[in-house]
Amino acid sequence: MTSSYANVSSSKARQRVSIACVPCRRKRTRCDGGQPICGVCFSKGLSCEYAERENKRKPPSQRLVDALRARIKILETQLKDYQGQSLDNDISSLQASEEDSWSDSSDHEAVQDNDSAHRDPVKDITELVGRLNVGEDGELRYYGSPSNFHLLHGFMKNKTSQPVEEVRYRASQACYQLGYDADAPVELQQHLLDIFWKWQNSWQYIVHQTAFLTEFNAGIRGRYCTPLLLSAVLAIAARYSDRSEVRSDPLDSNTAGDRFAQQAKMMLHYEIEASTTSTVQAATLIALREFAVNKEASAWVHMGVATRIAYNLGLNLDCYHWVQRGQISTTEEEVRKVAWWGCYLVDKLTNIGLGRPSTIQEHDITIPKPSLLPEIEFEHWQHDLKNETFNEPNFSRMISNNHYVCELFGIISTPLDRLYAPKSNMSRQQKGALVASTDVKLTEFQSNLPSFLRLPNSARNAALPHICQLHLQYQVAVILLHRPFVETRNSKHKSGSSPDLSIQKHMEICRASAIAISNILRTYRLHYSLRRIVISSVHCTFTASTIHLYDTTSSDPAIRNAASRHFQVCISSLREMETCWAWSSRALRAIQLLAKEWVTRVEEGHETRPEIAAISKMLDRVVGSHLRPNTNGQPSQGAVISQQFGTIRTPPVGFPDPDILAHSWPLDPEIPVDASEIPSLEDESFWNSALSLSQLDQYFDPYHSGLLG
DNA sequence: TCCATGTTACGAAGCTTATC
DNA sequence: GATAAGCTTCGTAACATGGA
Repeated sequence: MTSSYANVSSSKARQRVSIACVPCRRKRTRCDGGQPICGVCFSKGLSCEYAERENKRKPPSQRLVDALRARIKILETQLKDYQGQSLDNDISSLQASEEDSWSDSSDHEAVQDNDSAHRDPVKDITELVGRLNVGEDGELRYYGSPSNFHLLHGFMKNKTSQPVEEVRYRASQACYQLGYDADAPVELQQHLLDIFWKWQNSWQYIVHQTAFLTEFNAGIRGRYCTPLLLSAVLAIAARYSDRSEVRSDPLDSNTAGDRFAQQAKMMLHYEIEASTTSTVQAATLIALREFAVNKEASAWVHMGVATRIAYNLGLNLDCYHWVQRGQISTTEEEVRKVAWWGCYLVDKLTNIGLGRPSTIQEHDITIPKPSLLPEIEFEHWQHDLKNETFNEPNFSRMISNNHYVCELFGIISTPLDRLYAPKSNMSRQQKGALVASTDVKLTEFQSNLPSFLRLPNSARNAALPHICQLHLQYQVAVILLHRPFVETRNSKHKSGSSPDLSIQKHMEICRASAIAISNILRTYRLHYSLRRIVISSVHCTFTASTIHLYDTTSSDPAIRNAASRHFQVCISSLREMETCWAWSSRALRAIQLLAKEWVTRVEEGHETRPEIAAISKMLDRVVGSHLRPNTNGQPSQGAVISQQFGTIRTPPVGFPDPDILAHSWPLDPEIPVDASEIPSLEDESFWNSALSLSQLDQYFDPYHSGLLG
């Protein structure tokens, strides 16, 4: 483990490794903790692996104890209710569970294709789950039982289907004729690929690096490095680059990657007819890129295309059986895993970012998570923004990180869908129970993270960027889970009426998570700058901003002052993210409009709400007064960037220029904010005049929004 | 069968970790 | 810093194997 390296030079060397490998643990022999293979295993030629498991050494945190207490309370209430129910209900529930077990037992048999020599027609026709079949293009495709195609066990020839090569040729011809071909010098492609692996693919693990690069370096545009996928990769990577060649307008950073994206979208249009795994990867990257340029509707549609094709290819299903039969290679199997879980991750991020129900359902997935490929998992991650070398080796751990973030979405996805469903038939009590049980799972998830995926205790040491993203997403999940239960300060629903956690507790949990997000952003910026932070950070920052903005109206001066400081962190972060992600401008605009709306309502009511007015002034300073809402209505999407925002400033890759710092925040929380920049926010007398904010309360009122029936 | 050598199993000491 | 629980690994016994 890293800790074994950390004290190599210290006076008192560590006597024992924190975690011994599996063979050493089994034999109870001394393990040197060497990665990826320990000294003992190396000398004996043994297969060395480190099991990721729950860390039982630590006592349970107060947060977990609270969550468990709330869960027990809920269960006790449910037990009482259950005891009062009639025998009929018991019988019907028993019948339901019997039906469930029947469906469970038949599922796995159906997915695992049987040897055709022993086929049973009755079994075939009664199967609930379909099967994968190989098409004439060599791609696995999934057919569910209702389609009847699942009854075919062999290759399914189809004369009308388009060969992949022909479709790709037509796509390239179309791009050429329309002037969409965007050929880039190899050196530029290499530069963009380096950025892609380091900053993009390490978080959203969509592309199998080895398979892609093997073909790319050999000049082959075949199965794993297709022209479409390459264009999509370059299109998204260009957002992280400051080189003018990648822009269609050298002075406008928001045009970075335009030509590659145009080409990729045109190719995708053709390739849908003969889609492959790489088409899913490309469509997912195009969706991300569309978010980058604030084309939210297009991004949503492209993400839908990616998931549809993924289901069509059966990427959600375990294809081990086909590997055993020699019908697909182990590389192909791994590429499918990476593509599926990459698509899954972006789909979940998209759903949460836009507040829409999940496209991918957990019960559809049988494919295992990507393998822990040593060349990726144990690659030494070093950023290129600073002439600084780490004191100890930093294994990327990006595949483990991917496993855990997918697990996080597995925990949170369904509860959020149910909680935020427009037509939910759940009672308030049931929603409370759902929140309590999910909260326990989330807390356990965080406590059980392996040491290499935890955040360091001190801000002087930074976790790797993708590990920071995992923690940002965790905190967002916590906020979204509890936010509907943050009741208003003058709500009719008093704290005693809550069946689970107290109302105050929900707010405290949201606040702690919002503060954690601000702190992660500060540490991230200190070590990496925000120039190459990934796009999903925009929504994380936006979510935290809503909580901080709410807290600026707290009657507690300590909470108010801390909230204003953390709010500035979020706003300044969003401002810096604009260079890479125009979606950030949208978040800033939303926050500004929200604050201004509250000010307008306050002014109409002839009330004084100086704290919100101050926040609004700050937004004007940081975001720019040109972002004022158009009184004639909403500006068009396209006009927002080019006309209202003007030319977006382009700080160099690296650390913020002095101009940005002038709008930024003090990294030391003890240092007060610049009074000239944000006037009066730290002034006690200023805050003492604050009144309660009905508009703010209404925004967070779950009853007002219809969340809690 | 005896002996030397290597391997495996496991009790227990004490080191590590996380919280308060 | 105190505390407690969990984990690593030392040290030893039991067992396995092969050669004399």
